[in-house]
Amino acid sequence: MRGLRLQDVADKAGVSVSTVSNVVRDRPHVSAKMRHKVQTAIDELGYRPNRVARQLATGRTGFIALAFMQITNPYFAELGQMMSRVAERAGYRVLFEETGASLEAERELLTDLDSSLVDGILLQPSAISQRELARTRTDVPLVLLGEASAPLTLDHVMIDNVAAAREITADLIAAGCRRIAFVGHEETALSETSRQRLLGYQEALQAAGLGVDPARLVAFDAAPVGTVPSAHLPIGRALDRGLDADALVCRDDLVAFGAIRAAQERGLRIPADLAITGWDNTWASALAFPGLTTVSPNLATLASTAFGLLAERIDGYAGAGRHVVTSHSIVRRESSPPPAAGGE
Amino acid sequence: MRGLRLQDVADKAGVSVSTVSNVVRDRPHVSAKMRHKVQTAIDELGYRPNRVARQLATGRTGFIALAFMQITNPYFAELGQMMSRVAERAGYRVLFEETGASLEAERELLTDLDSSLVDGILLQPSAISQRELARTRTDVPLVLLGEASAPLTLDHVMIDNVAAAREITADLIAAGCRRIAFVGHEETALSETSRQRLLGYQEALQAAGLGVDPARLVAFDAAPVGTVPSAHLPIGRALDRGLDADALVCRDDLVAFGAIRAAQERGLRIPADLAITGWDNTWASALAFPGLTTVSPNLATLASTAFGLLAERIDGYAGAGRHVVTSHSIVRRESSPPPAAGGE
DNA sequence: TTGAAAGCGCTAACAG
DNA sequence: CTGTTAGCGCTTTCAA
Repeated sequence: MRGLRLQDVADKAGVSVSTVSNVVRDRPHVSAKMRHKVQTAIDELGYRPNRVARQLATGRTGFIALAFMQITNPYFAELGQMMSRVAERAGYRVLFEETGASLEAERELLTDLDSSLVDGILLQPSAISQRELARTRTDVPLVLLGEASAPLTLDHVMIDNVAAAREITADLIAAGCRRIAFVGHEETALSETSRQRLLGYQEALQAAGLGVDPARLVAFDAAPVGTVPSAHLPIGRALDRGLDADALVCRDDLVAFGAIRAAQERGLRIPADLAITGWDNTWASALAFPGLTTVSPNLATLASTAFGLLAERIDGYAGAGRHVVTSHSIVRRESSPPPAAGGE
Repeated sequence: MRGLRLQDVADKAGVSVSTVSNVVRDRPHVSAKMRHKVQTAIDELGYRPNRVARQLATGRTGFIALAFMQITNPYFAELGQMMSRVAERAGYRVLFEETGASLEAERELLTDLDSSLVDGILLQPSAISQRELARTRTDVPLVLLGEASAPLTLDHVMIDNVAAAREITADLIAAGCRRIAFVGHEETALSETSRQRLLGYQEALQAAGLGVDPARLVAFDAAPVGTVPSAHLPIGRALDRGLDADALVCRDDLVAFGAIRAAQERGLRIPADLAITGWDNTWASALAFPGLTTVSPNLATLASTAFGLLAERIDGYAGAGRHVVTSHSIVRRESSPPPAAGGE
């Protein structure tokens, strides 16, 4: 089977390699007779085209890279799954690339991966600066995902984090919560993601005439990459120190799971004693008890939009960066009180 | 930057392409002087080798495929992460391939992917039969993962599912549980995985002189691929129908999470009223409340063993199939009573 | 419509 | 130790 070339098929069928090539690629201008003769030879020999040789000849690999912090975060697993499906329909394969949120890994990705290995890159940056991104060689098409601020020159797809944070916080207020804390933003280096979500949280409080109490901001640094997340420990400590809150707006679902655990360990009823919300709507938020109220990005739209932009770049589009905001919704489950519940 | 060839570097440095090639690949027998001259040219030009051309010339891609049901299952995400790290150290990249547990996808993988795209395949089969696997063309090196029975001709890495199931069940018995149910095996088509875990469960019960009551087997079909798992619904129904059990040995962690939710919805205390165990020890089992007692495969060993076997095959080993059993342990958390607890 | 031949960029014999 | 050259298997003009 190995080493079966276009030439072998051509010999067997008594035609030229280019005719066989045309048949293999299903191109027009091949007579039905030829096509049949060649197809027979292909079938009998069990010929399969060598993708690498084709890649070298065409200059395209049919691969795109999808780079993010880590695959064990269910949000990225779901994003990756969705992206693979979208890409597959267009004949692309997706290569997952973990950066571990490290600056070097993100840099390396942009320089090292260009080497004709992929036709384009989808990157959800977490460490690299906007300036460095802007300066990056435009060698290989690049589309950015997520809320990190992106240079105007690059394509970028995100959801409106500020609005979503505002909405989910407003929901809690409408349900009667008055002492709402924000949980899970970074302690040492605030990420752009956390910044935007904090902003929306603050806006919602102010719009309701509620003060923003710094004592209700529970920051901590996430567990090291590859480690089991353990958000329940710092949250537990905050509760033990007497955090004065009737609701927790968590930075993401993983933090929210930790919050649920910390609350339950302390015998707090959710949402009666403490409402909890998350962010991402991954599978686990439906399976948690109580079910987690959370921000749900429209992953299908996000993935197809991002892939679409990248495909256009690959096909030669060279215009200015396009910044697209895709939709989200709030999924209400049992971890937050129903809006109809009224005041305290 | 694009279209910068070995020849360009050679011209600039005033040497031949093969010398440049030798420098790029860091091969011996190049004088320090030459090396320096060439390296300077490489740096000034910003040359990067074209991986695809190298692939065509060497016949190796540096890719291996890792194929499994679905990436959103945290076990596979963690396995994939671990495998990527192991492979990276050996200079390989891992291509994730979702089969969705479909027979066609697994077949396609073995025929379609061989086309010089990857140097080898790691497959955790779920639908394809042992006979079909045995008959598969040995075109591209293949190593099987998981407990599906594998043909003797192929390499295979797994943990001892029967023993692990026996151990975790015996643990529950030692802690005083007497009415232990098994939860989450398939209703319509029992998988080999479930079969082995059921077997170990049964053996432990019999070894303790406890009868095996068919009424304590709670089977149901998993949610369709890509859907939110909802094991809590069928488990809830079983509880409502009066399932007579003081412990649930769950097929895997996802089922266990559903069991926790179903139990908590009904006000059952875990483990006092109902002990629950899982399988996989994914990150979520530490974050659940109560923390989940679960079987923990040694993922690092599993990944490096499987990769090692595959690398040997890629490097030409052509001997008989090797079947390796890697270690596991039981991680005890709060969802099961401590062994010291004694009788009821 | 079909065929011949020149690359795609790199590696690896072999010669010098 | 360095250079020359013939592939790797496919695509793609360009002639026929």
